[in-house]
Amino acid sequence: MIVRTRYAPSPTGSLHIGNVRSGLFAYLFARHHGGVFILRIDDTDPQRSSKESLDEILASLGWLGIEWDEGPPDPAYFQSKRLARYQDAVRGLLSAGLAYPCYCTPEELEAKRKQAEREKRKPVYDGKCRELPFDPDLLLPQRAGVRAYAIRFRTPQHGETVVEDLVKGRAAFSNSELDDLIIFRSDGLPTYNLASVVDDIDMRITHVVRGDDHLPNTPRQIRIFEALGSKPPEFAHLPMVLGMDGKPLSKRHGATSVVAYRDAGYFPEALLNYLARLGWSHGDQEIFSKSELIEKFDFTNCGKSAGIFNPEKLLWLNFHYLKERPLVKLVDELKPFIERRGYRVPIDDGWLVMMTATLRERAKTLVELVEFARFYLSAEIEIDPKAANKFLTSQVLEPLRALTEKIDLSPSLRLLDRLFLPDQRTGDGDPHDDWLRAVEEVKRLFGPSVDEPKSDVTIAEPHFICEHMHLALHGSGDLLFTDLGYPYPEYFLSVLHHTSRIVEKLFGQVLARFNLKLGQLAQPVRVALTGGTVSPGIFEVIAVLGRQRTVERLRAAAALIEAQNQRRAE
RNA sequence: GGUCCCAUCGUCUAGCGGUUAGGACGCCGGCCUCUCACGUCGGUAACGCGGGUUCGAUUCCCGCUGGGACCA
Repeated sequence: MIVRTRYAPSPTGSLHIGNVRSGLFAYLFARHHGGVFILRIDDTDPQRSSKESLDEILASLGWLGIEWDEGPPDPAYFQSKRLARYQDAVRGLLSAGLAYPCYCTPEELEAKRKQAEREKRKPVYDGKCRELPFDPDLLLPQRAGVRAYAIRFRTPQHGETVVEDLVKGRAAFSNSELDDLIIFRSDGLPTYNLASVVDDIDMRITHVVRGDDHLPNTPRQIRIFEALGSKPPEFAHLPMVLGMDGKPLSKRHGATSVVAYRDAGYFPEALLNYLARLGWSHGDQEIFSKSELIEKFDFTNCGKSAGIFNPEKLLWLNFHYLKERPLVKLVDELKPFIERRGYRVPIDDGWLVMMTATLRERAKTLVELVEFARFYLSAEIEIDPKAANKFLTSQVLEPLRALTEKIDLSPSLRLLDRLFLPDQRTGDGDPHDDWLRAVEEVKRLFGPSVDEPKSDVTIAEPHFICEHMHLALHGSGDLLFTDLGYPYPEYFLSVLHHTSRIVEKLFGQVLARFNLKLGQLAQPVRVALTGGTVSPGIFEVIAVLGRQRTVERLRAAAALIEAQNQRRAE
């Protein structure tokens, strides 16, 4: 027997994460068994269903990678398109005497229920219309108001109905507790219980996987399955997902929709992993790829109790996937977020790779990453006055100037500006001359060992940067991207690493001359370049920022200090 | 109110009669260090209560309590 599961969301709002988890589990179970996963749109309520909502559901599932084998856009998987089928089923039940019309008005039923409550009786349907004779060929209600009756299902009055649930185990319901539920409403629409069962039969669903809020309906549905001459499927009722306050997840809990997490810069892998681990486990393992989930998923390892959605842990998982992500892929995914934040996306992907490399262990989401990147991405920076006050002092003015000179005159940094920041004004002259001078500089800074490049170059060798510069220069951008086989993030990481080392040497010279410790210069430089006291390593920041902007910002900081001095002098 | 479901650190969970009750997130502290992070090492913290069953219960059974769902 081929496993067939379904997920049947209503297009009446955003697809939220508690809801989609049921879909995920149904999907995983089907895939695990090499079965078929069906998406069905439960849009019986035309008032509340919307196209936007449907689109969002499809987009959410697509983003998460929960692909369906049968479902939209095929109209056969929209309940609103299946009304005739539900009517047939009801007619069949009527003529078999398994259902009957009920003429009680909602007001009447409401009154009875209230009275029952007052008298401390069970507020179940009293079966008033149950034994009324009726014409089995009577017309079904067509639309509101025309026919003032509904159709009820005749539930057996004795015995018990047992649900053997794959997650919850055995639950027995005595039939006397199950009243005759309405399967077709007076407005001409089937109720959930009827439509769902008819669909499950037609779609040959073998395993009904859904939230445990449906468990109390299950015995009645089993009866409907039987009445329609069908063997009930297996059931797996999953516990609910609750918000941090222990209440069922709702809009009140802030971001709950799948798209909200997408837009907040989360990865689908993280959300999928998190959702799977909420209510299911595989020993002590926390990290699961989708294929691993498919391989390992089963209902016996599902918990029975409701789970509280923990945003912190999701964030941690997202961070995990952020760290693991191939840099080139990460950069591609980052671009829309850069744009949305209002920055121009830099031309050079290599530069973006370097930038991202310095930031990615400091951000937990793509949105956060872009937030941290603002001093790289915007032309102007805002200097935090408190930081300036503490670190941009007159004592550092001279060292700052010395460093500015060194950086400004560094041929290596000049060359790198030309290579990676083509949209900046990066000086005139023959690039080849720049390269020759850069090689000279690297030799000077790192010693003669650079004269002996080995054939099996490791990226840790200082002279490697010379080779890369050489390659980059002679082949222009094209050579790098084709000959080295772009994407080639290792190349850019190597450039970043070696440029940082050059900057470190320049720093070292200034520190020695002024007899300073690194921290005494690093913090002021950090404030000058980033506007604050928190950033990636200062050498890396300079390497990524490039010579031009570094020098500009250092000079601006020096000017700021001078202005302060002047004010003090007056 | 009736019926049904559920119950291990704050949270997600492992456990399936005998464990110093394990892991993960978070939190706290040490190390690393140019800041912040990353990393790393260590720490804090749980079997809801009461009866049984058993030589022995977190584990099995029954109550209670407390959550939740459905019924309108």
